[in-house]
Amino acid sequence: MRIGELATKTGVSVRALRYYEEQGLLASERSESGQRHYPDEAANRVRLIQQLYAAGISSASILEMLPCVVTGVASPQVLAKLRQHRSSVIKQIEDLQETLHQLDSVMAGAAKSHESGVPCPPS
Amino acid sequence: MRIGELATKTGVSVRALRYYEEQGLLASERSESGQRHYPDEAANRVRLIQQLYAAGISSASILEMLPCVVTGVASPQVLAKLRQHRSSVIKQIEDLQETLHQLDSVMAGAAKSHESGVPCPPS
DNA sequence: TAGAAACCTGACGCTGACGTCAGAGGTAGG
DNA sequence: CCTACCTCTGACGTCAGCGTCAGGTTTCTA
Repeated sequence: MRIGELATKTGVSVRALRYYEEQGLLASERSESGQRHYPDEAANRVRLIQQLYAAGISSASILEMLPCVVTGVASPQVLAKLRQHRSSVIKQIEDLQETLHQLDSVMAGAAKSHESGVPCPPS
Repeated sequence: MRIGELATKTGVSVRALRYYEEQGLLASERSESGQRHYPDEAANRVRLIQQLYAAGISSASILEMLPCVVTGVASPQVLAKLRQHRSSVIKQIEDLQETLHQLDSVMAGAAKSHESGVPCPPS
């Protein structure tokens, strides 16, 4: 498939896909005229990349670990990296959960005060 | 306390603290010579701000909700905003958990392949 | 076979949360 | 009072993940 189809399939912009290629994260075959062509599996690859981005992992780190992620094969060094990112992701989750509790307690208090008719400072 | 002490206490840079003030998130008293002075509670405020930032909430949104968070009082509009951010935080957590599973399955596969002595492509 | 739609390569723009540097004034200890 | 460190206000730099525009080629559709 061509880049536009891959983009609509994955919900990622064409620009982003080119960017991924620039970063070495996503390969493409080129037609005679230079247009990119992708196999069907590319969509999964793109989703994987997006997921790793969502975990706050940088392009460079993704680049390091991607071949191993894809082949399911990793050197001890890459395994260490993976573990490191795993910890980082866990910490992010914990932080977000704490934030969630913060928000909840704020909202609980806010609801009560709203009952009692106390106003909020204007924005 | 002065800005340096607050910085070391909270682990946030002096620059960041000035930035928070610029954004209206953190007030300070000024001495005759213009130096910032903070009460002890400022540290908690800074931690709160950091937590909201960590949840992907922008300065502008934090600014909207901060007075309510501090006073425990919110208008229905602010409550709606809070709910919206709550959902966003939950989605972030879910995404991160999926990523975590991805990483885990990758690491499981990698460990097995390492047993079997299959090498990883060089970085 | 025309014209629209998709694609190409640069290359500059943007956003947010700061980092960093310059040049000048404040402050605390010996 | 000197010195070392802290703080001040601009103001420009950075970085990542794209958005967007320009100017040109390719591919599909009627």
